[in-house]
Parts: sequence; structure tokens; C-alpha cells
Amino acid sequence: MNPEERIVALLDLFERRYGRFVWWDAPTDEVIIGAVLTQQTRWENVERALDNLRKEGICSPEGIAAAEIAAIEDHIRSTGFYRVKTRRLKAICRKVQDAGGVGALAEMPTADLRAMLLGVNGVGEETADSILCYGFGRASFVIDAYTRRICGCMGISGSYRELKELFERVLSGDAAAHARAHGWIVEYAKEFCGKKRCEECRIRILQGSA
DNA sequence: TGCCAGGGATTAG
DNA sequence: CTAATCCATGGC
Repeated sequence: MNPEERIVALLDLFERRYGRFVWWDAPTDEVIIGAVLTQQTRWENVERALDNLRKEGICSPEGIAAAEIAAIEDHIRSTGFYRVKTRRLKAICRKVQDAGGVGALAEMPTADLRAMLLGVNGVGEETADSILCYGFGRASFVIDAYTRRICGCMGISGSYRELKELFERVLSGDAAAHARAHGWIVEYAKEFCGKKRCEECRIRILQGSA
């Protein structure tokens, strides 16, 4: 099987296993903030921080932009790296505001919006794609550590761009399919890519030969 | 107890 | 372009 065929087989396996569920369904405001908070951090710890921000009514670009540094640091401490993340939140929220708010961003072409997000200090490719895919419903595939791990098990490796383009070729512009596929990868990886369960993982059989 | 989590920036080779 | 290091809390 060639790489494209392996991805198709992988996604078929996932759909049969998990069905179609929405992995991350949150308002655009929260996706922008959550995407930064989840960098190198377990989601459960991010949820606590988001709860804190919601209670304070500052879980939005406007809220973060107006809030005190020390207050934000305190609310997001559970996510680790709280000082850099506060700086990053301030940076991206300021940028969103300057651009006219999320409503204005929603009107932008995907490529332009992606370039804009990447221009923010603290927003790399994965964070930008998460925001595009889950916050703005764009067909922009997210490559994370899990995706790399699973691709590696199928004998597929490559740069961020190469892997992203591989998935996007297979998913052909279907934004909802992009969101589902990445969600499946994370669920599967959490279930099987811990040390022990690796033997139970069925992905290796997708390598095929030749 | 030590290791690692849904990264990114910076610096060095 | 790859590798190492820093950022830091929380859970198993």
C-alpha cells in the first residue's frame, strides 16, 4: 500500500471503531485559548483552566486582552508553563482584536488566516491548525505527536508539511472529516500508544508490504 | 520517584 | 534541517 492507501485504511479502521463523534466542540473563543493552553499539556488540566477563565468571564479574546497578567497566570497555572502561556494568550488575543475580532477572522481565506496565526509569537503550526480546524471549521489538518507516532507505526514519516499534505490529500477538502480524523487519532493513541498496549495496536498490520 | 503530557522559541552544530 | 534546552504543573 502507498501512504495514501494506508491513511485511508487507518481512517476506515477508526470509523468502524469509534464512529462519528465530535472531538472538540467549543465556541471559537474557547478554541483559540484552549489551543494555546493545551501545548505540551494534558487536556484535563486545560479544562480546569478554562473553567477558571469562564467563571471570571474572561474566556475570550476580549477578556484575556483586558485581564491582568497575574490574574491570568493564576487561572491557568494548572496547565504548566503558565508564564509563557499567559504571554502567548495576550499576544494572540491582541492580534485577534486588532484584526477586528473572530467575526472578521471568519471571513478570511484559510491560507491568509493561517499565515496570520503563525505570525503570532507562541503559535506554531499545530496550534494554528487546531484553531483553524476546530475553531473555524476549516479543512486544515492538525499534525500532533500522536499523529507522528501512529504514522511511524505505519512506516510513514515526514516533515509537518509533508504529513499535513498527505492527510489533506486523502480528506479532500472535507472540513468535518478533518476534525473527525484528527480526533480519532488522539483517541486511538491515548488508548493504545501507552507502553503496554502497544502490542494490542492493530495499526502495524496496515503497513502492508511493497 | 521519575517520567511525560494534544508545543514553541531559541540557540548551536 | 536536526538536536538540545527552557518553560512548569499535575497525575500515575
